[in-house]
Amino acid sequence: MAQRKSGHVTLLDVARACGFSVSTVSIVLSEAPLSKNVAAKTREQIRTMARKLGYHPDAFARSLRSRSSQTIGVLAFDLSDPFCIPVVRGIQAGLYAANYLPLLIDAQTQRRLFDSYVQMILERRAESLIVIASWVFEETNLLADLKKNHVPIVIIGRDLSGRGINSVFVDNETGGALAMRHLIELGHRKIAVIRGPEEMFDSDPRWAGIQRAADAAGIKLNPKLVFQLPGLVDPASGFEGGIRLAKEMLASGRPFTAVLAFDDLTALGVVRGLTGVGVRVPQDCSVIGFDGVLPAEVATPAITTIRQPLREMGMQAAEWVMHAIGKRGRNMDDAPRLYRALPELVVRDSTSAPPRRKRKERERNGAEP
Amino acid sequence: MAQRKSGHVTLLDVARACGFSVSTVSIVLSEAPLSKNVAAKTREQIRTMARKLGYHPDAFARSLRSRSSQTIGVLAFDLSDPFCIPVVRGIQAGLYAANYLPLLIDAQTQRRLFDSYVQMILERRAESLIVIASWVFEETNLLADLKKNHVPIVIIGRDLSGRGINSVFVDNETGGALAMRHLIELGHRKIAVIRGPEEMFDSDPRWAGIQRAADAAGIKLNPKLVFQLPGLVDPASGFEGGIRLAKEMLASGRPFTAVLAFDDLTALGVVRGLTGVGVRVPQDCSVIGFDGVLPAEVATPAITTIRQPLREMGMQAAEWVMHAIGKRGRNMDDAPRLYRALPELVVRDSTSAPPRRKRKERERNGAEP
DNA sequence: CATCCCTATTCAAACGTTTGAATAGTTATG
DNA sequence: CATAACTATTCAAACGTTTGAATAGGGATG
Repeated sequence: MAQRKSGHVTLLDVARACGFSVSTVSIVLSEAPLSKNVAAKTREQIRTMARKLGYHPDAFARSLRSRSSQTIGVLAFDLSDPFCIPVVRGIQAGLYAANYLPLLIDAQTQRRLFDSYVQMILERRAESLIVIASWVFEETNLLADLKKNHVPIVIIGRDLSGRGINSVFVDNETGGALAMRHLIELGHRKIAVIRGPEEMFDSDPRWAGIQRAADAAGIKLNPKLVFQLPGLVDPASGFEGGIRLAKEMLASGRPFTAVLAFDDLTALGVVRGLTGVGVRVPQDCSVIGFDGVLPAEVATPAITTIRQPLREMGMQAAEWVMHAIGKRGRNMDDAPRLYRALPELVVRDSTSAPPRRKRKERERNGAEP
Repeated sequence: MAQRKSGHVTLLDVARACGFSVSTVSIVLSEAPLSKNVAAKTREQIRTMARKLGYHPDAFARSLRSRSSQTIGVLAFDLSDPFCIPVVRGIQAGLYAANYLPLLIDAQTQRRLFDSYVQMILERRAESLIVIASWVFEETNLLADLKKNHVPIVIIGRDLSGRGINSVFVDNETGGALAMRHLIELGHRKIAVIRGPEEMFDSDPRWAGIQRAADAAGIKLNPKLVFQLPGLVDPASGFEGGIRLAKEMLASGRPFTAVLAFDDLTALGVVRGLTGVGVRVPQDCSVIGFDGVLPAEVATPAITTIRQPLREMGMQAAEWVMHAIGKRGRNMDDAPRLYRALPELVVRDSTSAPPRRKRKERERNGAEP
């Protein structure tokens, strides 16, 4: 029972303790095909001893020998974005069955960290990489090193299929249209829109969908009522932006009965901004968000939103990487796949029919600073 | 340039490509002490070739040989609890400097998963384990196997120092007292309290603090105004519970001017429940939460709360494990450490002075179903 | 009785690194 | 000129596992 140099119990320890060779012990404990040739009594003996000593196979040695790490790198650009967790859950669910473990890393919106973590993930021989990129993720050396080492990659949250990368993302255009159509169907005509920051790749298609739905209903959006979030890296900055832009809307003096916000946090900011000067949501003004994250659900009034099927997106990505690993090496260079997830309208309490017209505008102007 | 069996570039590849031995290449690339003996020209040559081929050292082989994984297991009982992220950030910050990587795992509130992930973490030879346990974490085989393999452990969110485990947790008693004192100082006397679920270890000390502060001010809490959350495992269940209990409070007919909720999500539920029947927060009734999570911050009105220094708690845990690893093996069994973090009152918009008395009660009764 | 198959177990090589010891070659010291 | 000390590089063993091939003892088949 001499204390081994490393604190860990090894095959050799178990072998010595029960008088068999390392090979036999390995065969039994890893349930290799050969283990059917091992006497039942021996098997039992070995298993018991392993349990008694607290043996756990060394994943390093095992991976080294078998050339498979059973690991998928999952690199989130910002884990504090509520967006990420359901995605991660989906990935985890997809991997668990196959006995793969996600190596989950949070880049904390820092490019420097992002790059150095990609290195680490490569060093740990992840067999594939899933990137969750709600924010910027500009061309980096990423591709080069990953391809050189034959690591398949999937990105969630952005369409990079044009650059040969498998991509999973929500259909932002449909989502934008869904939101706009909902407001129109409630009877709104004067609708303020807050577009996303320029650096965010969801912004443009979402805006396109909004315009499409407005056009289809024969409604002209007043450009003076279209605002734009600044591009800060903090995901909570949408909230601050929403507050500020709500005030700008009111100050502009142009009448509106609804606000279509870029995302849920922005919508919550708008609610705060409007409420602060006595404009009630939804009685005086409707507000709709996008994403379907927790804070929008538990606020009062609950925020009507466009929900992304985040979990499904994660599972899709997991399925792809498992598939890519399955056919190691061979024709990995076929056309990149792309999965455009369908968003869904979730009607809650922050939207309703617009107030009767004249009265509304009078109130609004009265509330102005 | 023959394609190697494993898709990865190895030291041997680099060595062959530039005509030196594996040893030399290793010495240069890992910047071993001996590398000062290697000719500058050789060094440059090797580095260039390594970069060109996209070489990354194999962490498995390296860890196997050097008996150190540079990895700390971080096992979160439920990553979707907003509680976790700042803690994880703190841990990450504490580890990054020492070049350690957290192996972050989400047990998704499932005991089965929890146990099997502990195994995985052991197999991956994490040098230490940090458990983030906002919910139950009852005695498991955990201790046994971890101790057998000499893996130091820290738990965040619960005091288990009694069982010999290093523990980091918030001072719930002080927090509860802080919340109660705030309400009392605003002038509230009739205060409803929602206690946490029995299975949650924060519940009792928080309640003790609440009572202490009430006693100190000579205020008697009406037992009929003390409620208890049921013990579901879903962290969002606090929200549903808050809604339900708010209704019960109103239905009871007993007057109250403030609600001290177990946590932020519960507080948000209470706000929803009160608002639904026309009771305004904070004009008619104040509400205070606990934790300081994002949803409480972005709701309108913003929820007054007791904030836990989550990031600091994570950093403290990281510091301890780095220290424990530093003195490997030797006297690891000294007394378990314990860090009781101090919470902080954050005054926002959901609390204010109580309404004038008689009128309030009349309104309340009028609003009753 | 030589051959073949079956069962139960072990040998030994390999995975990619690191590192103490070894090998040369060069230059300085006694 | 023998020894020492340095520089520049390589050898070879080890980390803990897996696995194809080998061993050895039977029994059945030809």
